[in-house]
Amino acid sequence: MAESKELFVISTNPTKNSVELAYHSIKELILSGQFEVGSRLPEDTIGAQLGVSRTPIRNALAQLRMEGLVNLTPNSGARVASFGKEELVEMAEMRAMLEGYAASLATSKIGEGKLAKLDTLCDRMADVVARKPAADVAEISSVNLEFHRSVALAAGNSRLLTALEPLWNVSVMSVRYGLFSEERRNRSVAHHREIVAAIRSGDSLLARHLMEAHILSARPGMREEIEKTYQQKDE
Amino acid sequence: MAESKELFVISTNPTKNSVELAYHSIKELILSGQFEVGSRLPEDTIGAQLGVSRTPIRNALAQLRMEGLVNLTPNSGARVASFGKEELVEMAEMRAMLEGYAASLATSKIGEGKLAKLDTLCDRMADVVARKPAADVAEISSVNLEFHRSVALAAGNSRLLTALEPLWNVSVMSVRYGLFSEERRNRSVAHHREIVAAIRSGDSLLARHLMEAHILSARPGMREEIEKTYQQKDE
DNA sequence: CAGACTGGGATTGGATACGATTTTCGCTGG
DNA sequence: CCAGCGAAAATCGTATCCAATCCCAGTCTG
Repeated sequence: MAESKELFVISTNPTKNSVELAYHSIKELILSGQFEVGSRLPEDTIGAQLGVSRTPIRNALAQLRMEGLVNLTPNSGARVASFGKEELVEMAEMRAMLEGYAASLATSKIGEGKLAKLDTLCDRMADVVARKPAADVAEISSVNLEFHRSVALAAGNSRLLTALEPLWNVSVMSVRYGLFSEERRNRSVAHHREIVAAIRSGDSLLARHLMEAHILSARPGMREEIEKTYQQKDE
Repeated sequence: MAESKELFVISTNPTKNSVELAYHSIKELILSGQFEVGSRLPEDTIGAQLGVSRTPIRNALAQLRMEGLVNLTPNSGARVASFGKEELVEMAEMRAMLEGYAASLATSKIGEGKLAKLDTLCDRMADVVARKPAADVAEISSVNLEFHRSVALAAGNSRLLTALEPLWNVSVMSVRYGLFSEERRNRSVAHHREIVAAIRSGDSLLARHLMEAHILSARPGMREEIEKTYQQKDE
């Protein structure tokens, strides 16, 4: 320990209050890998680094615990949660169900404005994927997540969002372990376009199954890739 | 304010710490209806009634907000959440998906011990339903919930539990608005028995669809019953 | 008389202080 | 050299204190 590592919080947080700040900052630091899996998260250290007291940190950690990003053992502190590959597969299956449901709900509730937004998100992702030099994994993951989040948002069911949020978080974390082939990335963009088309045409059943297939198709590859660099057991 | 209403917390909480105490107490008070829908939940009042300070109450309320039981508006306080019937139907559909998945997972993971426990839960519920005098709604709801929770537990997927917990809470709250017919209660017990049989026989697909049907079949009746005494709009 | 403004009271938001518990690390004895 | 033990350090749990915000009533003005 005794980390004097600088912490980089890139997001321009809409700092409403300290606990929101702490929540978003810690979440981002975990998701970006600056807090390694299993490492301790002492309240006052983080508080000092973020310039706030322990109180908001504590609340933020409690929130993150409920989202499954940290394990919180009494009187011992918070640690960044880790995940076994079995768990990751099961979470992908949950995502498939819930987001499929979201897609089917979205078909009847979405308006033209949000449809256009989905289109632009597809375009953006296509751009990022087509960019030859690097194809930054974090950027792809980010725009991909935004697409999925937008679909779920269009479903107009807040419970669905709160159920999906933890699953997305973990998916973002685990993406760092498995780089995806270019072919898979292109297929992903194509899937997104098909999903938007199904939603636009009002075909809720098709939208649902396309979304399910899209997410499940990412699962087995994930499984193999992760196996290499990752074996963890939590709790 | 100035409520000197006595609060009855029946559960013998395993009082590990104050925030757990506060969490379980407030949750139970909401679920049992002693805190009415929409009523305010001032931190220090509750803290005084529970014999703890504001700090644990704050944390408990934050937790309950994430579970959707209270709405928490900044600088204004917490109120017991309310639900529109549309929302309730959507939550039932989410439950159907997730618990169906849980049942299918449980088929391959469950052991004889837990199967026996499910049997006894079925028996207990049958007893309560068969008891002529009162057929206490709270008691039925409680043992019913315990059955569903046990199935989800047997799935061995902690994410599933955290996703389902908020849905169960709301279901418990809404059950107070619609008394169920005796015929429906008996059907419910029969469903449970069928589900256990399917799990025991290792038929995961059947278990899944039985569970889905069981939960969805409770949905439309809920819809009619609720309409009478309940119209709310939240946020 | 109606509408906008201001002041007080109540309630939450955040920080700090102190006690309790756990963890760690050095020490002693086998 | 290693295992067991004890004390100190680190960290968490809770209470209390002060500041910021919001709500509502009373008042003033057009």
